[in-house]
Amino acid sequence: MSKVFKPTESELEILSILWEKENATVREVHEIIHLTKEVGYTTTLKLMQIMHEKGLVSRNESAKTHIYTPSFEKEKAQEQYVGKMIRTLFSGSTSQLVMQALGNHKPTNADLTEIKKLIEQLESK
Amino acid sequence: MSKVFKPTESELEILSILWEKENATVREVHEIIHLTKEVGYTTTLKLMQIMHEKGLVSRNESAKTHIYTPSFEKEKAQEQYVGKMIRTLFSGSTSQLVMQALGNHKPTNADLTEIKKLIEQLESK
DNA sequence: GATTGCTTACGAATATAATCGTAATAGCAT
DNA sequence: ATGCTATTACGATTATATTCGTAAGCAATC
Repeated sequence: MSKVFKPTESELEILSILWEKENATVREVHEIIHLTKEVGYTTTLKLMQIMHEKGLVSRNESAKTHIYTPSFEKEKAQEQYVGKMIRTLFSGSTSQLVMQALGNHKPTNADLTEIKKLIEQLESK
Repeated sequence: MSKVFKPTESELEILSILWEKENATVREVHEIIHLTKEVGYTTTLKLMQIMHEKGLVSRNESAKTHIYTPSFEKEKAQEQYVGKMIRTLFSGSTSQLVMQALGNHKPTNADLTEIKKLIEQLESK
């Protein structure tokens, strides 16, 4: 069975930056976080060091400035969070989650068409 | 602008029980939590007292045994969490969330039909 | 009216997360 | 080589969340 990762709030924020950029230095991550949050550089550094200890990220230490890489796929986190959400907030009903999402955050028509296509595939199974 | 509620993990667990049952005593909540978690009664009590202080729940104190009621709608929490999830884990793409949810947690065909209906309504807007 | 059992209130202890200051060091520029 | 700057390491502090023990009170039962 694959392990359950439980990043904290701040860790998830850092992970989402790393997923976006493939990998990054503390400086790069911090610069982005700092846009929206008043927080010191060493705070970000420490968090990323802890994430490294926990195995949430790996890092390349060959140069002085380390390069951090997320150690699991974004998809895995998505799956985990979506599943948990369906269970705890939607009483296990996927369709309720889907309808709430579509209702409040309408995608483009092209996206809607694609979703319909997926639904038809699912129906025919 | 309406306030952002940020229940903790444990608080969310309690809230979901309260939403399910409309309202409940500490004992009732505890009994359910205790099914899956080894935790003392006073722990649950304390959590619910704190939630009351924070305004996450209200309570009827007219009898000795208090009755707790969630002080906001489940829908509000759903909206908040879904929105946050789309932003942080799906780069703002609702359709990606929807497709991931449908892919991993297939609803019944009846539900799928209903979703299609909603999509068609959205398309025609 | 004593005893028993639930209930609340409350403080304290423990655990976890987040923040930051300081020091050591590597690498570049002079 | 010396000095400057950015980086890491690390410990300490603060904040927040979780857990539980103990005491006090109420209400039903003996």
